[in-house]
Amino acid sequence: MGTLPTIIPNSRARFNNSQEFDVLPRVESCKSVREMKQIHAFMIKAKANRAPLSFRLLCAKITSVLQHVDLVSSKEIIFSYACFLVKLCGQNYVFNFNSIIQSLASCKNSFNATMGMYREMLLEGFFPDTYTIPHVLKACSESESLREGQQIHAYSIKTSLASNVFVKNTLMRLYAVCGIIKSVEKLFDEGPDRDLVSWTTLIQGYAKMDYSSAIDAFFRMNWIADEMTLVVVLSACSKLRDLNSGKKIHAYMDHHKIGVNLDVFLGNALVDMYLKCGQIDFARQVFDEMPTKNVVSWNSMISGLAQQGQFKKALDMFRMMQNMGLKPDSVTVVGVLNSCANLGMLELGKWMHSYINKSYIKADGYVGNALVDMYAKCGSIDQALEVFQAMKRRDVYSYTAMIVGLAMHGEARRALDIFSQMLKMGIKPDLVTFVGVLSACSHAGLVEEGRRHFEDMSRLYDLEPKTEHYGCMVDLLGRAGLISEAQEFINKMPILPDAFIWGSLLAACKIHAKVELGESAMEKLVEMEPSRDGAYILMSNIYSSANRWRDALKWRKEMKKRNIKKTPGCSSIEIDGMVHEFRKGEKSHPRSKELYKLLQVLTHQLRNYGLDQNFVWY
DNA sequence: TTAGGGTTAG
Repeated sequence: MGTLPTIIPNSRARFNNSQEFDVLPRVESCKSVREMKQIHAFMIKAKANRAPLSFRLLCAKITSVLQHVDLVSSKEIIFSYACFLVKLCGQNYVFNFNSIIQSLASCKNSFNATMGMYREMLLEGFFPDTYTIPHVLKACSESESLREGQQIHAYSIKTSLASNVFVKNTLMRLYAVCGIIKSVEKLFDEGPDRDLVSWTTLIQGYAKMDYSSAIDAFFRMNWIADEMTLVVVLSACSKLRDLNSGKKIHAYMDHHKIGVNLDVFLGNALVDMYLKCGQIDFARQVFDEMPTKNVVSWNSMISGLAQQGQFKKALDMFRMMQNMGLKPDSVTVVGVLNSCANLGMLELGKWMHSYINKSYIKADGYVGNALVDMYAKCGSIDQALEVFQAMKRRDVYSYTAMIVGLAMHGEARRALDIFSQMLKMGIKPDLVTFVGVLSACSHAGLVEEGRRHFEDMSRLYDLEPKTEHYGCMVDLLGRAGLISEAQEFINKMPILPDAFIWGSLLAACKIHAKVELGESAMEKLVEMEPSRDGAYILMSNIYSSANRWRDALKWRKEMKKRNIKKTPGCSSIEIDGMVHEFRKGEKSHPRSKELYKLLQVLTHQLRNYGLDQNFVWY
């Protein structure tokens, strides 16, 4: 038995209304059911137990203890104590039950406890009212317990409680989170007494799947929106990349004098909308105007910039966030790792990895997948495998990141091994997984295996191959020298071949010196992408390889005529946490002398291995 | 005494 807390110096002291508040902090600080009982005994003694405020606080405390107790038996004891209290405290039993049900429903993962208390209420012969039902439905929505929610819905109809606007709105919310939009619409259309919450819930329901309907509903609404409604509709605009509606809503906010300075959620939603719509400067302006920023505001900027391909800016934002002394969370980490992966910043990526370990962020889920991807893209394939293998839970994203990473590193066999592991684990591959699988087959020249996987896509996994997959197959057949088969494959494609497909065929023609077929592929490419430099160079090289110098020159001249410049070869190197980019012909880097020396050494080494001229920097 | 909100992937 531990030491009991001293509740009050003199328990014989008289307890009046003004002193009641002295008890409240003590209720808040007790840590076990024993301490709660002690306080409660004191309250009974002091005749304060009938005060609703104290009772509500006691309910909240019981709830919090319930949430933190691991042992089922202890939970049961506390639960029965809660029931006992409901009956003991005051005479307004329905109110007491409502209070404790509300407290329970407001906690996470409390569905069973909430429903248990609700059942207890019914068993005791008390009738739920328009306060009880919304609390219980809240718990149902949180745990997406549709069946139980539907039972409550049926009960509400039978008892006429369903006509109450609070009941109706929470029912709408239940169906909205369960994705049953028809029921949301039906409830919304039913009653005349819909309010702003009804509209927000309807918009929220649409925003789960049909973003345009969410935006339409917003503009149909005959109430002035508040911050919550605006957040929901702005989020729909972000997902739809609908800048036009997003701007209209921003103007609406200005018109109704709803500013981002009052609500951090609204500011974050606006920043996210502008970023998703590619309006970096507007996003930055809103962000700078926000007087209060939280970790989500910074995360929105970091991940939004990364999504727009502005990886350096994303990392600058991360540095600013650190300078402000804000603690990054798992979402920040994912945005930063994504930027590191795309910039090849292995050192910063490693630093993030050690930060994750130190800050007890779980390296599973999004974070684990981002780590695997970062290591794979930064060339540390073994580290990627290490993280992948240490992950407790792996999903389709984890496996795909690993498969694509291995395929990129030319480790086709290992990529295909991971793929079969994935299937054994019962994880269904998706379209991106197959890009990895097919490119692995292509790099390793595994024609038959590639063909089989391609067929399996639709046959076993109900996945319709996209142009990337057809491109991989053309590449696979082309590299293996099966050029006419590749051509036939293109002719039979059910979708229109794009530049990627013709480019693959052209590349195969280069390897296997097929001039005529190359010419026809080139014709298509010029039609589709007249200003892309790669095809002209490939075609010119095909002619050169066939000693047709005049034709080769013709294509070079064609490039000049069309004012197409060859994209300079680009490489980057990370020194002291900074990425330095070099383009062929560039001499003006601030640390060029120092780096030039380093690059000369690298170039020399590459030449020693007989590597391609493209690796030579100037 | 009650209902509705934002950021993350291959």
